Amino acid sequence: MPKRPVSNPLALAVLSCVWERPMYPYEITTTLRERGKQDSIRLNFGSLYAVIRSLESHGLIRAARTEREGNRPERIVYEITPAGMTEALDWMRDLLARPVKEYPDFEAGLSLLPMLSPQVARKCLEERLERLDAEIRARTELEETSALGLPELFLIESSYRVAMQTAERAFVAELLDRIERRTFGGLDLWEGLHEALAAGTPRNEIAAQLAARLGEEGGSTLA
Amino acid sequence: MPKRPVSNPLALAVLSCVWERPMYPYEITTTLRERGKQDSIRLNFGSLYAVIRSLESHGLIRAARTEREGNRPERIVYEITPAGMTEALDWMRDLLARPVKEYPDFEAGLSLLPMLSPQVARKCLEERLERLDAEIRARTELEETSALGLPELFLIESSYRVAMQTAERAFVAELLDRIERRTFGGLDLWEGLHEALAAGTPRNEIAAQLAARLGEEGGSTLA
DNA sequence: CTTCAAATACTTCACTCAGAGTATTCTCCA
DNA sequence: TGGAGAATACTCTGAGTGAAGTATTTGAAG
Repeated sequence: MPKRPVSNPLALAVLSCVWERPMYPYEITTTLRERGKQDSIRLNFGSLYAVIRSLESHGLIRAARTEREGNRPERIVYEITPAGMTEALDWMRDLLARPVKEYPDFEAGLSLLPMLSPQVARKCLEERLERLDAEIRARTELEETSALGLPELFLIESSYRVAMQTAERAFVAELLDRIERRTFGGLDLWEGLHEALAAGTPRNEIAAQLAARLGEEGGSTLA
Repeated sequence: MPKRPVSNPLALAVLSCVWERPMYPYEITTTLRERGKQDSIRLNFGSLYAVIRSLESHGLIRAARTEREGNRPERIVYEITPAGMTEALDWMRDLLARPVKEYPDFEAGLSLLPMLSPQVARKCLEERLERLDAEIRARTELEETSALGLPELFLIESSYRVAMQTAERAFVAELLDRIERRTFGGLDLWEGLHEALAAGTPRNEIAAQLAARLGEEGGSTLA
């Protein structure tokens, strides 16, 4: 996969702005913020100016003119180039058409779940459930009162976020339920592990027991 | 929120390894890979060595001893410190209990959806649907044949991934359906926009029309 | 009329990170 | 026995990234 010349999604947002009309960097920031893009695309000054430099050096945008207002720093107004338009369209198609592997924090946490005792894990998951509920509620209320009044087309990323949060909520709820009803595969082993740990059983003994219960492959799989 | 001394989740994975027993860096890599953690936690050498240096400088791990085998580079074997254990547990609780805002690529793409014409967008979303199906199918087949034979406890992060992919699939399918049946809010506007663009209507005129149809707030909201 | 916060418009810096590159040693097959 | 390739064990580099800092101007309150 031949990587993009500038890989930060913020660059695409910048391209989308200067496609509409030439803008200077700070104007791009405020435009993106007004439109709520900072909820979907990481936006901060450090990255913005780096990205603009990089876009320019790759010929995707170019300085159109400079302005000055009072004693403020000079503004450089950028415009999109034909190469920039091609790149932006191609990038958009890519983002929509190809799922890419991401690394959400929660997945990392789940993958190391055995580190925590079942009791502590349950407490944490219950807390997560509450927080997710609160977020979903806040978001849907906002959409219902429709303080924004925009057509769906301009709010679709927000619907996506809610859909994903709702799915995560369901996943966590089911997981908790399965632990409670003791139908979660490996629960005995998990509890045994932490009982041994609490009892001060030596690490290598625990690892050996675990390996035995897991079957053949030599490696201990504590976490 | 007082940030962690080392923020890369890879650091937590490293802590989980040296908690089990002292290890040297390369051994940590292979252990994590064996256990499939690289599917949930970004793992590469550049980060690994940086993270280990950082963990050491923050007193969360320390060099226990050095080894040498033949003419190979010397290995430094690291062990976890009490501070490291505290940090690891605290971090785990955090990961499980608190949802954090993430910035998936697809959300970025959706937030700039109006850039693409409805026809192109549909094509892309259809492609995504197919790819998602393929991924979900591959993953569930793998789980059914149970080539791994591990209890759920050690595969929970994979179930999570499937749950999220399935939810995304449903979202995309519904979106496509709504576009097809023309019940997607703003579809007329979206089509009109791209017809005007294709007809070569000047950018500022388009922006003005758009602003008019969107109501009061002055900013054009092309993308 | 003054002062103080907020907005404007960036710049700087220390850090992190991903990918590619390097160098040695082991293993296996012919 | 000789050479290809895999495995071992890192090092380097350049490109982000986020947080904080700088300097001016406008607006509102007192």
